[in-house]
Amino acid sequence: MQKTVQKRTLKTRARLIEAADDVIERHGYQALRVEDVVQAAGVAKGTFFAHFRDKDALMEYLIGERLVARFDQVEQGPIPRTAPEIANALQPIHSFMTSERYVFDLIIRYSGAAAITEIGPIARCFERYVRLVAGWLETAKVRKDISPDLLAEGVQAFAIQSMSLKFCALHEAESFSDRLEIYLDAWLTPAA
Amino acid sequence: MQKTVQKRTLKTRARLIEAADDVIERHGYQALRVEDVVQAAGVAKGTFFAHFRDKDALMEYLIGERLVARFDQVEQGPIPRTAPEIANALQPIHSFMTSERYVFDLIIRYSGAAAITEIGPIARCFERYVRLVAGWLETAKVRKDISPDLLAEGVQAFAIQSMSLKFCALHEAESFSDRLEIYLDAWLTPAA
DNA sequence: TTTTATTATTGACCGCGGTCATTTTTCAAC
DNA sequence: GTTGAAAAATGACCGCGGTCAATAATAAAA
Repeated sequence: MQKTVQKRTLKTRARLIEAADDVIERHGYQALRVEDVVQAAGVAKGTFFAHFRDKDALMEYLIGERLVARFDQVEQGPIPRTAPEIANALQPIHSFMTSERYVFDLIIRYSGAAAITEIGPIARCFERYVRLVAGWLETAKVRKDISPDLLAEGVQAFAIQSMSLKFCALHEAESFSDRLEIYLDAWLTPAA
Repeated sequence: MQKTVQKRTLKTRARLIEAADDVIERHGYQALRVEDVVQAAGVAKGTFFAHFRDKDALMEYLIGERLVARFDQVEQGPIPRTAPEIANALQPIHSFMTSERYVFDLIIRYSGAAAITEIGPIARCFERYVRLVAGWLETAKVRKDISPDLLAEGVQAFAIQSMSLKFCALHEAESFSDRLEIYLDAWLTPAA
């Protein structure tokens, strides 16, 4: 029943993550290959999979880590009170999410927790997104006929829509932030 | 410059598609392996890739085909006039999109046209979605302060959000259609 | 019918993610 | 120290998507 973790385990894991970070910094997430990571870390391939279920699990960890950092950053900032301010306040988060097509796809894929059993860091960030925005909306100058939670879920839906369109071959006319602002304005402060 | 297409080309392509359909019917999209398809079609592996850029291209074709059929079906029906009616009218489309996690992921991934150069059937369906809904909204009992096009884009955003949540480990309480109805009501007929 | 250029097919081969029986290392008990 | 059992690391191996130089089939020209 007991499962003592040896000291070298943490060291190996740290080396794998460091190696992966290095590869990504130089070539981006898309280009990461497990074989490169294990070679850079100086371990065998099998070792990698003793530490991460699969390649995606490593990616979820790495991307989740940076995503959390962006949330921390956004939570430090002032509380926005209008639709444009909200769009602007969320910008660091959206900017990272759309920094690479691969990143966006993975985030979307993991946004709803891959498996019932375990909820990963990315899915947790999506919960945090709604909580964060709902908190803002309680005191913001927005419609009050529906709950802040529902409003916040809508903000998330529009943000994802805007981000999707950013990678779209069609619809390249408007910029991402312009589009999001239009959506949020219509959603948060309807005129009729 | 001319590029005459031989007769057997069409035959081979048809055999590949038939074989793929067969595999999918028995085991679902997720389980499709190119090796199985070529074996069932009685051709070499290389032949497959002379007909489809990659596995995803076949999937996009097959899924796009069925998606188009659902759109045709929905366009035959009566024109909905309220938020719940709109949610209900779109149900055949949403139902297919969420029939399998693999299908949903692929549709989302191809919704924004994979490459600038070619816009595939799935991306075209997303355009059609907006056109279809915008057409309905022109005569529907909904807010008139923003354009039907913008409203329709919002409907799409909320539909995707609802579908995502369907595959989500968290948020399993509400059903897909209940959630979509709540969103659309708040989006299309705001009270304040 | 033979020739010839073009188009389609083939299958050995590669890359890379992932597995697992085997070996090596760790660390506590003596 | 020595020993022994659990934990960690290893690397040969597999599955499957995808490539490409070589080959075969086609259809039009001679």
